[in-house]
Amino acid sequence: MKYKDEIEEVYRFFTEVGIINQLISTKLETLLPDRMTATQFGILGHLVRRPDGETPLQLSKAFQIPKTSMTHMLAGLETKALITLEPNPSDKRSKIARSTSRGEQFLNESMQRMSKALQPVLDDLGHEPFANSLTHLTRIRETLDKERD
Amino acid sequence: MKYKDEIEEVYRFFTEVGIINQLISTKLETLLPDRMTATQFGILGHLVRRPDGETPLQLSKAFQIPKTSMTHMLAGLETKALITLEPNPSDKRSKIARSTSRGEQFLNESMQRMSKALQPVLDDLGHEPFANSLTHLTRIRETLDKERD
DNA sequence: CTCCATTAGTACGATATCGCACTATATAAT
DNA sequence: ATTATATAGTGCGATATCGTACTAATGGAG
Repeated sequence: MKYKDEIEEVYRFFTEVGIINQLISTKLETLLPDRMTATQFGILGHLVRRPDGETPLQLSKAFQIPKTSMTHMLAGLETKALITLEPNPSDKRSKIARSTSRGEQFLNESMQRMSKALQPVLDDLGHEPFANSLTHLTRIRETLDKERD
Repeated sequence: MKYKDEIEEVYRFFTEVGIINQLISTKLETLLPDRMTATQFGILGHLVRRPDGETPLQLSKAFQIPKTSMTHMLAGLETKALITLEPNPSDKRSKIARSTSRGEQFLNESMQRMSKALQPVLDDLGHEPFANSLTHLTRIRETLDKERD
């Protein structure tokens, strides 16, 4: 395969990723109350799966979001009482974000609605395209992450 | 495979897509002048490949972006003289957005820089993960798009 | 032709995003 | 211990995003 074609291919890959991201965020956000963001929802899910919580900086690294944006998002989640923000005992500069039980419940309910909304897509495609691409996506994400300055 | 696991899998798929999108947008945006957005860049690329141009509405559908956001983005691209916005001869309500030669040149230069920046990733992974997932991504995108209300 | 429902684009306002600069704490160097 | 450097989080200001409501133009029904 020609070098130029490879670049084209990678470019199309990123375009598809961008559009899928757009489609799914929009769909998700119509199912979420207020003006809750898909990213906020992702953060909540991340925290629910980690009962010990994480620091804002860890979260901003995990989601590749500027820490100044993370401050804002976490504040929003705290206002909705979906997470708590406590001082980090092992570092006075830092904090620990944890999901509340209300947060977990909210996540589960939303996931439920999202699954329902995606059912037609799953019926149509089956899970194979997701499973098959997931391996590659993970590899790509890891490499992009590692290679980042 | 259990139903619940399938949901988990789809959820992880979307999470990976979100993070890759974030990583690549951020990387691209550091290579772009001013505060030009990755999406703006995508739109420019779209227009460069379509010499007849497209209407704002076509663009907002193609990228799944609200048309009100599209107005804003196109205005920005026009200010930078990377595109033109002309009245649509076949519909007085409408407009046609076209890339300028300056726009095309700018795109090519930026693509060049982006390719260079991504070279380590390609060296590391090869193009296979991109090629292999691209087919699936396209199918998924098409289905999501079709199933959208 | 007239009426009316639909469509393309935008103005506006609310909120989100994020770069820069700053404070407080932590860590390393001497 | 003292000083210098790095790190965690935030305030602020500039800009981006997008929902609502609007105007102008279109196209279909009678």
